Amino acid sequence: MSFPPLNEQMDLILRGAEEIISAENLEKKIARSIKTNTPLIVKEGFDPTAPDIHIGHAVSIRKLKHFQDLGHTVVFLIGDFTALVGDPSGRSKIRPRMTREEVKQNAETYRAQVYKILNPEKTQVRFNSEWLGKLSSYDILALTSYYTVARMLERDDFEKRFKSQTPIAVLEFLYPLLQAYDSVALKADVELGGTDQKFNLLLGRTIQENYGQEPQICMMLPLLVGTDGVEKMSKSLNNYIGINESADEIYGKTLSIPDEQIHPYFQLCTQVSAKELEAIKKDLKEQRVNPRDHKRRLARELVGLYYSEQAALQAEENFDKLFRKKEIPDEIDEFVYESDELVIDTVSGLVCATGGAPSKSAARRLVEGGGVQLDGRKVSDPLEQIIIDKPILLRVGKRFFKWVRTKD
RNA sequence: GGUGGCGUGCCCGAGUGGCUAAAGGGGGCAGGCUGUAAACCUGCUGGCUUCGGCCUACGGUGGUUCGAAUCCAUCCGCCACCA
Repeated sequence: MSFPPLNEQMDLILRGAEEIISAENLEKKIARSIKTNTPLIVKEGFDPTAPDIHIGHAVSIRKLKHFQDLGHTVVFLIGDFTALVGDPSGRSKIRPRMTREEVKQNAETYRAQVYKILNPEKTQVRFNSEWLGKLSSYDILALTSYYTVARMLERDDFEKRFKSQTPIAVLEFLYPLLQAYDSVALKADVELGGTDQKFNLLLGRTIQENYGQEPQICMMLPLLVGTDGVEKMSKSLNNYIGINESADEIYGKTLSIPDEQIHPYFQLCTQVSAKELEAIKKDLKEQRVNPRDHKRRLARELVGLYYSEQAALQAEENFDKLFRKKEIPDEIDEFVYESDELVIDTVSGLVCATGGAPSKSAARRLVEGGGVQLDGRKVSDPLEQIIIDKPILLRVGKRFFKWVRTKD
């Protein structure tokens, strides 16, 4: 096989990258790869703790795809062993340890989702327990001797936690070292990660050199801010847009991001051209158009990327129906009471039973707060008895709809 | 190993014997306005309930007391200084 020319490769690779250590060396590696007709080994590690891949993860996964399209070898590394340690990045707490079963299950869900972006044929999925699990205590001692505590404590996360009197387990010092060893085991040429991974990625270089390998290129991609517009996108903060979510969800969640994030999202999550990006930026800055219009396009782009253009248009239509025209959606799930008798339930019982609230007390509060409607009528008494002799339309909040009926 | 300090709800943080499901703030949820943006306003923010109440909760356990987040003992954890 043959590779595209150097400048073409560099163009694609550099696009959207926040920092590369170093671009010159990357160029050298690629030049050599072309000359010797050998693909580069490009790795990125993923923690199997969060089985929902969101568009924040997708930023770097899409970058992996670029390498893949250029003919390089992409290793999607699942950190099943390192998950037992817990990445201290951005953590204020020691992570709960996971069982092997959980890790395995999560890894499977990961695999299915990541193929929405990567080419399954060309992707190597590896688990780092494969080699880390085989290290002897002697090997680990050797590994720890290559780095100092002082340098470890330079790390922002550790320093902060140390200052704020938050515990740091000795175990956590091992995380960056083990991740670095992954690069050794894979003989990685390039490692990708978010900007918060800089320390870990750099350590890979140091450790590789200690094992007599050429240091990898570290490529940092910008972190995507969540839908709250403040924190980094993450599942635990529930400010994420999952790539496996329904088209309607992706569309709606995108519209809820703050205006300041419109441009970054376009840049990091879509494939609109540099020229268009500039135009969008200018529009927003000069307040020439309602930012909403760009946001709607962004939402369409995202749905289009993970579903189809048609699905995007459909999602937009559904959205308009629901929120602009205040109509009810076309498709509403049913909730069926499993009873042969005539069902009589209280409003709060109904809301809780259908999943509109996590508990009856929570449902009661929602009703009292005016967030619950039955057949379009706002109910205010949580104890009101509802006779379900025909299907009833339940609405909780803006987005939760259910047809409630009894068994036929 | 020694000495001292600390541990409250999702987070921060007040509370030194009853008026405490626990002040205040943040975050979150719901409602209003809107562009499911921002700003702003309002309500809610442990569970169950026959709507009378009941149960669970201030690191764990045990105790004192009519009554404990508050006092005592002990254990666990965190931090600082010393070694």
